Amino acid sequence: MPNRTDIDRYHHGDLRAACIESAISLLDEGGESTLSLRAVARRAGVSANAPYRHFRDKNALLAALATHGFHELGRLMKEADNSADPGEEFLALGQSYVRYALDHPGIFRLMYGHPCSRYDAEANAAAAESAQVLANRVSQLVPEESRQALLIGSWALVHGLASLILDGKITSGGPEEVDDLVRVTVRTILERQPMNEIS
Amino acid sequence: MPNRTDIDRYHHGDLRAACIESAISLLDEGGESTLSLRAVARRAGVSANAPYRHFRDKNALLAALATHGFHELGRLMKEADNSADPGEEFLALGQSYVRYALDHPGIFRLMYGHPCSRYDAEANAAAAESAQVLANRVSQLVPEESRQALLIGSWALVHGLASLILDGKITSGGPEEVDDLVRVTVRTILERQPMNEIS
DNA sequence: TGTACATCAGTGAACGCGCGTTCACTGATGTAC
DNA sequence: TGTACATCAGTGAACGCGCGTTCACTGATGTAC
Repeated sequence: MPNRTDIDRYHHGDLRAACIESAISLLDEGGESTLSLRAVARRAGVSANAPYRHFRDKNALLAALATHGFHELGRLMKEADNSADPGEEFLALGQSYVRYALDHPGIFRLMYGHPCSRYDAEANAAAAESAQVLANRVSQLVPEESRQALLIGSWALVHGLASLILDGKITSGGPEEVDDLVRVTVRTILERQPMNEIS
Repeated sequence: MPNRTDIDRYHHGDLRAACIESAISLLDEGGESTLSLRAVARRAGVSANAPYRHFRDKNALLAALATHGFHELGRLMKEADNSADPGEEFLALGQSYVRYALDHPGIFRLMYGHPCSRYDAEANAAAAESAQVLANRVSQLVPEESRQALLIGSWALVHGLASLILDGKITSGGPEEVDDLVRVTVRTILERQPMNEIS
């Protein structure tokens, strides 16, 4: 079995992983429009069609990227949920969601906005798995009857926050400011008096 | 001044508007990837570079599209806000937001997800104007001190809902089901007991 | 009212580019004997 | 342990394509006199 550290060999070793890595860095730098199969190959230091040994076509690479992203997002959310102070789990989870989006705008947009993942079984499974982390947390917070709506609502809330910040519609400073913004927003929306009673 | 109904003339009449119209239908059909300047010209029944008389380059057309979309969205939200039953204004407004996104996925994604609008003065003004409709409504519902967070939160909520449905992460049926989903979600999130008191 | 002319909004051909993908190939690897 | 050979993962050249954009042009329009 070839060694990952041997770089200059004819056989790459793990070109599939290298392609995904290259693609992610391309996405993070310039978004989907700068992500071509040729650019991925170029960055991996390999000929233009070498990736075809590992991906059926461009769409398969994109689906693999989305899958990778959902795994990563799920992992981060689980981690945040586990290490949060008691009672702060949902907030920590939401913060990790938004932080992931801002750290990896290109792949986040791909995961949610690009058709590549819609009919790919693996990508769908990974997406469902990450959503389950949120669902589990919500289940522990609210009674059965309003669970579904609260799950959708809280997901939409953090997803909307992430998207609007990402797209520059809401301005925010550095990572700490983002955490603050999420905290204030989530607290205000989810832990306050009902809107109709205030008005 | 040439007449809009004269189609077969050398001078088109209002090619700028025709380009925007063609671009919108292209976006609604196939998304951003199928939107090329040449396709727009083709659909408008005009030579490939005729649009350059009206748009400096492709990006200028995209910015004009986004501007158009924000005007439309603002108009629909204002309309919904005005004609809603008393006390239902926010809900109606949210429903019109989500409905617009689902009716015009391509242009909605362009408005929010594409860099074309970020540094275009007109597009920014139109975006701010549409956001103001929501801000005005929220201002009437909540006291000064939590206004900012509630504005951001409710915007994120409807925007997240629109995005997740659009991207197929939340499934919904026809237009009525979407209205229902928005109603249940908005009601549950914004008009219920605080989450920390429930758990 | 008629004519000369400037202006404007189109045309059609051409450019260079990067893309996804295919092809025939070749060098490296692993395995059967 | 050595060799023949199948398999595999790369290479490099080539394809056709649609794109954004530029160029020199021309037909239509409006206006000054």
